[in-house]
Amino acid sequence: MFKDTRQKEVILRILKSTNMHPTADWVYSEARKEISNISLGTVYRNLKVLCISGEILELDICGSSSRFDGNPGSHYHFRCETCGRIFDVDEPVNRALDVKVARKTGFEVLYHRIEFRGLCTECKE
Amino acid sequence: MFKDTRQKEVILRILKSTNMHPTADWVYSEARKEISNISLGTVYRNLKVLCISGEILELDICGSSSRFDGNPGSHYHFRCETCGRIFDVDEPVNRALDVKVARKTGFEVLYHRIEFRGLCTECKE
DNA sequence: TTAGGTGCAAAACCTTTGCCATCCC
DNA sequence: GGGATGGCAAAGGTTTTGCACCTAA
Repeated sequence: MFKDTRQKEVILRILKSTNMHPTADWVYSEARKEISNISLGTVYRNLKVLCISGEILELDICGSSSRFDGNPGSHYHFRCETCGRIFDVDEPVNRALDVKVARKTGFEVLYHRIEFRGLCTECKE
Repeated sequence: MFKDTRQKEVILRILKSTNMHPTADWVYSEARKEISNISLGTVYRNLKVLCISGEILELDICGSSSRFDGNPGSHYHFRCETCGRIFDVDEPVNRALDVKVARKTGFEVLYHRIEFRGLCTECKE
């Protein structure tokens, strides 16, 4: 169904090569270094397709714009309230919590996301 | 510093009287029932001020638009992936997690947010 | 009196979409 | 060939902002 194109390959590679959870616009400017006339619409379309196929993750971290994560495995995030950067948190995902909440609410709980907030090493000084 | 106005009072009352975590636009349409010529800009400005003063909470639940919570106390949320509704989850906030992550990362962790995802009672049938 | 708030409308921003050319299978 | 994708630009939706006029303190 989905075809492989140079644009998609470049976008995926850019995303996999960083852990900075970039915005679509940042991906766009990086991609232009390789494909000078790639369009922003194409970046958005491919980011969407890559999310659907599970190769990347769209983060539910509000702020002005969506951010994407080249690492689609389940993990938690930390956001610095001063510089706005987002870091991965190496803490095991607590699946028992989902079960507990499911029991309590009667909902079907598939997964959860955690975002820690505070100040990163650089900003807390 | 912040003044009390009828607009702000109405917006806060609307938000406190529901647990549906509405968007700015929904608050706007409710507010118009009381102040027919209130402007959307005023709603946005007051929502921001109320967040700053801690009387309400802006949720970090992406989707097309921000959502607001009249209950600013720390609590978790559940979002139904089918109908999109957001529910409060009555589960104690785990402050020990913040300490653990702080120790592991070296960051100053102030708090965290959890969003559970799945299907609500109505949608899972 | 006056800093801060309001209404209105325009602007800013991010994201999506329509159209047609192009590419992949 | 034919459906999927790309580039471009225009449209769409949400949020912010400039400005002149009010209003709470």
